[in-house]
Amino acid sequence: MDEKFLKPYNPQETETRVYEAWETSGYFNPDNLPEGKERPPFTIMMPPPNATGILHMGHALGLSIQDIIIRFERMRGKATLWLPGTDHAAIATQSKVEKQIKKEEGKSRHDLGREELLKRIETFVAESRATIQKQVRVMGASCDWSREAFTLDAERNRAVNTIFKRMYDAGLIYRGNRIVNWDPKGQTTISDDEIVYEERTAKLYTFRYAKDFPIPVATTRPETKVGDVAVAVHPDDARYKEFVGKEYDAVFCDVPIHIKVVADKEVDPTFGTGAVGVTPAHSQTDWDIADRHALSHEVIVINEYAKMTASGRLNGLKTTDAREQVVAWLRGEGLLEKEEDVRQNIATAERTGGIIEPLPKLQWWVNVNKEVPGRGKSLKDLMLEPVKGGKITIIPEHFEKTYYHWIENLRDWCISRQIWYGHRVPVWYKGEEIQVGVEPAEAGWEQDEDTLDTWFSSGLWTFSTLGWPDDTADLRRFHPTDTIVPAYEILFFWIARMILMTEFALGDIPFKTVYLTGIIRDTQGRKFSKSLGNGIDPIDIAAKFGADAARMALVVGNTPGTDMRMSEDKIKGYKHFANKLWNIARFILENTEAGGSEGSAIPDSKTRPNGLERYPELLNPSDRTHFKALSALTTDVTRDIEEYRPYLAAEKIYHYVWHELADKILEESKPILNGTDDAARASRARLLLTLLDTSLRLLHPFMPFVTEEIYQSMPTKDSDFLMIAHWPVVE
RNA sequence: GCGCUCUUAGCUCAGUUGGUUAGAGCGCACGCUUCACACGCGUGAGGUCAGGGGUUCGAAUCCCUUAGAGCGCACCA
Repeated sequence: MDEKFLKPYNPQETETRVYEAWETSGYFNPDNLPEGKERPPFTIMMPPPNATGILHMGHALGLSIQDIIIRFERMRGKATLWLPGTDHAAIATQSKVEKQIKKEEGKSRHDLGREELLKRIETFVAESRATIQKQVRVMGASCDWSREAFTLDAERNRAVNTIFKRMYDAGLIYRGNRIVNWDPKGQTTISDDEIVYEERTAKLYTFRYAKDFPIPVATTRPETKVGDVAVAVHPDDARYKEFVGKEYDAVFCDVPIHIKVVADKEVDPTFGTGAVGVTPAHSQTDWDIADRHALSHEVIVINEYAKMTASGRLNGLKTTDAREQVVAWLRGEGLLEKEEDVRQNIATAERTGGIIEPLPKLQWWVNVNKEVPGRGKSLKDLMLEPVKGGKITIIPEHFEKTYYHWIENLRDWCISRQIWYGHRVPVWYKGEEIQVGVEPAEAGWEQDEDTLDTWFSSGLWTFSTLGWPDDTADLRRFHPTDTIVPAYEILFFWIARMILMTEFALGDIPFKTVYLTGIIRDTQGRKFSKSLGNGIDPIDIAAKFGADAARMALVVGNTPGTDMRMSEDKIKGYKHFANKLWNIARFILENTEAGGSEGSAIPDSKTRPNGLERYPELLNPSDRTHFKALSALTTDVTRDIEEYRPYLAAEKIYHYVWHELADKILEESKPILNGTDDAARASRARLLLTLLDTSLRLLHPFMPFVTEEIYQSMPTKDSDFLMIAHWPVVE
């Protein structure tokens, strides 16, 4: 027996060494797997973590699930490709670096200029990516580093430009002046999905524009009223019917305004006074009302810095200060009729926390309702169909309903951003002329200043990573991919966009199965976050307990789509399990050594997994019962992994190894192995070796390090690594 | 407003298509330095499966309902 078994299991020392050996072997790359039988492809694209910092336990969970599936399929003889990468996370990354620079040097992005800022960001991203790559390795992820990708590298840029041009040519991308979600803090537009609503108490003011104005209006944003062009009431509202169609002039807080009364069915007659002051330039719904009644969109009173541009006393004030001014003015004029508290959802930017200011802007959009040429359907339909038709399965199933619900409410997607870090919009202008291209235009043309929403590029992830738009061997072999494992939080951001992009680019699905993980929370049920300081670095956990233990703690009992609280105690429990397995191996190896009292147990092909099935005479009847029991477990575990229940599979093997193999079988083996019945001893020795060998194989996807380390000392070893050893045969 | 989820042992959670005395980890109590392992072994306490109603030979599991918690989307004048 190897002397290493004389000491307790040491995950720190073992894990680094074993990972290096795996990586050196080249087996993470499907092209290097041993030849022999034909290997069907099996592909998972790693959700690229944001290159903004370090991985947290949520990432560790995703990596564990993916690695379990990949290792399982690799052992089953598939050509497994697990392609790793990182996401440039445009807004998140730029705002983080900007913040750093502001803090350390007191400079803004405009002080640095576009080129210098990008240089700084790239340096930061390079470091961040290196950290992430290290963390992914620490977790034991058996991904193919030779194919690693970045959402903002040259190959991905070509894919982005290509699809942009194709969508533009297909009339699905257009430039339009519409209300956008403007983030004054980040100085950029964001999409509807990047908004987070925060509930707050706000004041609802009821007032009149002027003494002789017939209709009182209620608003939470009095400062925008200098931009009003109309008052909208419900068509059936008897109170205001007589005023519909009439027009009034007033001077509101120094600003001359012209108000027309219109009837619109979107107005809720029961809210406030039942009359809405219409501010087309600063509210999406008002913009729509203005559209329906041919009202002007032109009156803009707030700028990109959330400051007032209206003339008079409000000019140059922040919107919040202007609000006070207007209220004071209303009071002074005796126009304020009522003030009350209301609960209100404030739109804030997910990344910067800035309060969204709706503004009209010229932006690039993806039209989700227009028919896609040659498909006879809109992008919306194309996103819906594969899920409804069962070509794509979402796990857990109930998220399919959430997905449908989201798509039904989907509006055009604003894809341009006024930040510098990202894929630059591949459009060039010369005067009135416009040119959309994959390659830069000739001299004399000016490229669009804006960049693209980060999800526009990550939407291409499953095929841009395989060489698209070229017709590569990888693309033909590995696409569509098999499974994707994101957190449920990015179902819309990412999963939906990948389906959209892949349907458009390839007329195909990006993946067959979506396994949504839940969120890992701290012991108090809070999300991990930097501001709370409750983050756990998977590297620290691995150093303390071993990555195997962390993986088990994350996986056991963790059902898809469900949040889970994580404590160090739980991880500690599985560190003990790794040591238990280690000691089981020591016992079995000690007692079955060649040349020992039961030399006839020297392993040959017959004792390898399931070999005993074909040679029943090598086991006595009672040992055969134990053998059969493990076969049943093999069947169970195999089905559980196949059907995406790793949380059950892990628990079953755990239970078997500790409470069946160790507690019962090893205990009852002691008198047999020390006894005088040679035949019984030989039979039991063969049994124990086989049970251990099979247990290691079943457990390997979950706890790859300790199982590999033991396997290297197993007399039943039949390949250079357990990683590529064959999965126990299911009868 | 539309939609989804959760409520099971002190804590965190499983329970796969309804089927024998409802499970795990941690924690707890008592006893063990037993020749694989104290990162351990043995024994044990602890649950009217949120409440009510129904379907069924049989329900933690399916249906209805009440209460509490959470989430998504929309609205938010």
